[in-house]
Amino acid sequence: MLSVAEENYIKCIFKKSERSLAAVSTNAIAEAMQTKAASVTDMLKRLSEKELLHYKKYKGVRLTAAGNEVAKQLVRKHRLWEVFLVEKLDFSWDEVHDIAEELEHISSDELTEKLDKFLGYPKYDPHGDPIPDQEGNIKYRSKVTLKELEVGETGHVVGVRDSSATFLQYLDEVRITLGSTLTLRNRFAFDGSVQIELADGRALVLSEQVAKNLYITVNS
Amino acid sequence: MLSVAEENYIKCIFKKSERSLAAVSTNAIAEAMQTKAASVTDMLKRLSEKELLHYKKYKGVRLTAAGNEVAKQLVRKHRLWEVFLVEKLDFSWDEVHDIAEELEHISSDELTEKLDKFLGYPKYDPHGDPIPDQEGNIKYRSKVTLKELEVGETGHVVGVRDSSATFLQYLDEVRITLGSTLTLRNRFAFDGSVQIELADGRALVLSEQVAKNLYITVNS
DNA sequence: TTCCTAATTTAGTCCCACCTAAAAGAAGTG
DNA sequence: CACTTCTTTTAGGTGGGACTAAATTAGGAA
Ligand SMILES: [Mn+2]
Ligand SMILES: [Mn+2]
Ligand SMILES: [Mn+2]
Ligand SMILES: [Mn+2]
Repeated sequence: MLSVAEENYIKCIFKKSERSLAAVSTNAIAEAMQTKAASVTDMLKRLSEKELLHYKKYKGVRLTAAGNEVAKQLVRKHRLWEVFLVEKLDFSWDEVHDIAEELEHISSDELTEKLDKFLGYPKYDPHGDPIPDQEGNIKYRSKVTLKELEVGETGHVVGVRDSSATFLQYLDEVRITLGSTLTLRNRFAFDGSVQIELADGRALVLSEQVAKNLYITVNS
Repeated sequence: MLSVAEENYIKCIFKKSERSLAAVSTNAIAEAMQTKAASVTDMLKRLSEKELLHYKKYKGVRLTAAGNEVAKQLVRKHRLWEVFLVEKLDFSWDEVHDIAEELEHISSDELTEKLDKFLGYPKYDPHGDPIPDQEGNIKYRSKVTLKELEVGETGHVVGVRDSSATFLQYLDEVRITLGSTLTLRNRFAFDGSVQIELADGRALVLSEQVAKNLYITVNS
């Protein structure tokens, strides 16, 4: 039985090392967890004691297979609850993260599976992130940020890199949603902003900041 | 912001003093919380410090208005989640208590209200207990235990006094559910057991133990 | 009223999860 | 190599929430 704090650390480390295979530094964890490096060292020792991660002083950490398993189940629960909140309870996509941050710690496995069934086995959460299956398998989609697109290429929005409420509310405002189809029309060297055209014909200029945080799958 | 432990104590004290107006003793709390009296004393001092209850050494405790408010919101959340688990996720009524015991601590008020709406504003939980409304009002139903019924009287099942899994599973087994209509046909002095007749004509003998734990509203 | 017993509180520890301050290692620079 | 700077760990401390053992009090029985 892990505490909420232990689970949050595990998930945080998982996110930092997902798709990178490098060890995660103490400072990186401290920053992400909004705590101090000394507290992180403390926790790393405890989690290492429980064989959830490999820890060698000054060398950063990586999760063990067991730690990875724990992390993926947490991500699964987090994303399933987000789907529930948006699809069933009518929350908007910028309101669900903090609530799911609590709900992901409810321990019943049976609950997770029944929730998954109730939701119709969704593959992606409201932010376009893939939901791990019961065994922890995650289907990553190939995607690039809008910033990396070539002028003239067309693709559709499949996710956001930053899911802060302010960014999501901005997207609502300019009516860009998951699934929106867009074509990159122009890139401005001056400030890195880009001009896009949406399927409904609207032309928009988006800042570099926005372009870096929108994930696109190029239509093939 | 209250901790999960603090919330559980508050709810426990509420349940002990609901409908009795007497102060609750340290030992009674210790027994219900499965902990030691010394730990209870500790917690009572903290909760008293937070003005959630009135505490005088050796005199037992009673909740303040604020404490009562907290308790009723917890009961509201607990029972709403139980309805969700049974109605939407297809859990049976004997499986939901422990899960709701965790879910009741999710803090978002907006979540509670949206859940209530999603469920269609239910009045009772799967065990027949009333769900407090948003303001904390609880509609108690007049009810007696089956043991208190007079021979010849007819009523219907509106709740259970004991909602342990074993009792609920027993009721499933003999096909008695909330809403079942029954008539008391006989009472046996030997062991206090009772004979009832159900609406479908079935005659059953129930032990005194069972009769004491079934709540009935007499048909008027 | 005095005694006895059960209930309750106090005292002293423990572990968890955080903190600050200080020490120590890593890694690059002249 | 010696220095500097940044990162990380260690040391020491706090509060929450539990425990056991010992002291105290309330309240009923004699
Ligand atoms: Mn969390
Ligand atoms: Mn998400
Ligand atoms: Mn609880
Ligand atoms: Mn219930």
